[in-house]
Amino acid sequence: MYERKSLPNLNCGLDLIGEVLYGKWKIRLLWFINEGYKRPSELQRKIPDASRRVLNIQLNELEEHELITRKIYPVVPPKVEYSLTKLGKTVIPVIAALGNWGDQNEGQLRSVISKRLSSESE
Amino acid sequence: MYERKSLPNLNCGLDLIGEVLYGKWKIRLLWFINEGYKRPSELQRKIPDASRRVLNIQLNELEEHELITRKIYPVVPPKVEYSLTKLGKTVIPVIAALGNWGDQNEGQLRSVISKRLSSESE
DNA sequence: ACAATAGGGGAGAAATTTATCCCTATATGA
DNA sequence: TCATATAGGGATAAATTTCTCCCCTATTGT
Repeated sequence: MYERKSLPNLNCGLDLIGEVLYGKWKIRLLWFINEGYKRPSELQRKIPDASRRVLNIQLNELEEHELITRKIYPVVPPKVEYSLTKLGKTVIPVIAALGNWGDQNEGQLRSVISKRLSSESE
Repeated sequence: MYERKSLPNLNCGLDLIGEVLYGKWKIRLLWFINEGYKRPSELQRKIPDASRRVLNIQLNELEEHELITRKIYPVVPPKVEYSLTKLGKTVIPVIAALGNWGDQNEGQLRSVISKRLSSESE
């Protein structure tokens, strides 16, 4: 695991939520776990653009931050299931608010994003 | 400016909001602009941990994504003021939801974050 | 003359995050 | 016997983001 050279700022609520949710795939992981996709392999199939490695790392971090728990079944082949903790469940409505804003403004957002992407190569 | 080598995924609302809000200081910039801190130098004083350079870059991106507008006053020394656009104003309640969640769970969050930070050095 | 203030950009270093590749173990099915 | 599925870690490369340093403009105050 990478060891930080500088400490994060934790002054306000925004800093705190940023510290536990900042990560390319964490929000989606929480979302899909909430939808019932609990096993690592299921989550990897739901998020094919992420490498297996990073999903594991981010799942570990979510667990250390007590947003999810991991249950290991002592069977072969191995079976693991993640669930939201009490704290994790409370963050779902916040994620829903993010997704709703994106959905409601989909047209304009796609427009400005693609405009910026195409002007990048200038 | 950095030129991306891989394109972002823009499948759902979460991807879209991520694309315009992902950046270490963007949420805070929007928040402080909404609170009335409009000039770059004011924003830099409000966010002293960010380098001047990155704030400029992220302000530019927010402008290109049409969340804020820049008004330039033709005076010397130069004066610039940012304001939220119509789209930018609609994202403020979403940011508030993030901050509220962080505030409401401050105790537990500080605990788990510091636990993880201290175990990093093992 | 010189520093301070205001806004901003370029180059390159450093930090951080994500991706790739390889390796572990066991059971089942072809 | 060999591939597949399952979960996951180590080492290292690559991508991406952020930081540091330096430079430019013009005015006001010391």
